[in-house]
Amino acid sequence: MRLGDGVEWTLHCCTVLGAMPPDLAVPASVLAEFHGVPSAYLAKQMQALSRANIVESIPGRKGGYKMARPATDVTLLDVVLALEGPGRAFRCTEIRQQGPSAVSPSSYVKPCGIAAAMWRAEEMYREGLAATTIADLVAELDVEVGAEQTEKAIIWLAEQLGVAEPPKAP
Amino acid sequence: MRLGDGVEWTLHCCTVLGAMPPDLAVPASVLAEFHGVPSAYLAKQMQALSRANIVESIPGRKGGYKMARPATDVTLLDVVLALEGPGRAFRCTEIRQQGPSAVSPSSYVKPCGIAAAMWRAEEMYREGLAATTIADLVAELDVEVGAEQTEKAIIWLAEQLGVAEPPKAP
DNA sequence: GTCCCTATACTCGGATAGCAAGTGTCCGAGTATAGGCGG
DNA sequence: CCGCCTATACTCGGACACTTGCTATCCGAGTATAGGGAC
Repeated sequence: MRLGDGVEWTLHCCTVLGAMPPDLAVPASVLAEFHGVPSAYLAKQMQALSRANIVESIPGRKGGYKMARPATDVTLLDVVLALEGPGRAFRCTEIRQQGPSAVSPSSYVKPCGIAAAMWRAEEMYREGLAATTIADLVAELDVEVGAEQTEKAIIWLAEQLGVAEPPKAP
Repeated sequence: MRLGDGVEWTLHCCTVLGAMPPDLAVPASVLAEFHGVPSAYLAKQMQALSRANIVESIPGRKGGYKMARPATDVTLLDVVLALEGPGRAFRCTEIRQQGPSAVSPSSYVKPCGIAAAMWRAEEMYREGLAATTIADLVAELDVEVGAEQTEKAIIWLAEQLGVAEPPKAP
């Protein structure tokens, strides 16, 4: 059981986008260099978020990615489902219906208790993911890193985007 | 994010072992044929459970696997951790410390908020898994399948093990 | 000076190789049993 | 008849190929911009 690296990358990217002005698009290449990750692969992950209507892609010059919805309306669950797919981690193949001691399929009217218990726990996991939004991550970002880091990041991003004014109000 | 098939298989096997008399060992080959899964691969999964002290392996003739602890003391979490490893699904690679805008590592005293949120949800998942024991699955097994299925399974298993008396009291 | 047109440069998007982990299988080491032999 | 010994057959355990899905990368389609030219 392992989540792909793209989940971590895109969550950091969404945090950056959530801290930006809503109308400013950031190219995937800038996001990749900002986090020190491969540019081409991050682009592929951002496409998945674009398909899920989490971020919006702006083509052409001065284009890039920006949040498609307010950061308060995007949860961690949305991002994870967009990248890992809607399928559940535990898949019931109904092996109780196989083997020599199986009876007619009509006898298995109740769902498999093992699958039910596994899916119940998985639902708790999803509720836990849905409890945190991108906006929460942005708010926490101010306290977890010092002002030095924040200012340095803002300056670097503004420089890359060719924007004179700092994108985030202090 | 996907759990291996071995999780489903071994949980069904543990349910069978939990319904058996505590001193009767069932070979992996019988468990495999009972569930209609590859014998050699199931044996590999059972080895992991043996290493985790969930089941006990009895070598030699008339040997096999039996529960190493009471079924009430084995949770779904124990089985999942034994097979998937103790590592967490989300791995924080601290990419916030990479890239051009990074500052000295000593500035990152607080843990990454993204990783904290992900691990919080994962902890809820583990609590959900720990809430169900093998004994619960055995108890639920009586109601979810009819008496026909249960009796047929008992007869088949007794036949395979060479035991005259039905292993489970009605 | 203003408007329009064209060429440009930059963006995303999907199609394409490489690799690691999970999947599936095999054969060897070890042991409790069953039968035979001796007392 | 009872106890001991040996050969056996069966078990688990770890080492060896194969396949699927994730990782990483590239090039092509599309568009807003910027500059130049005409009016």
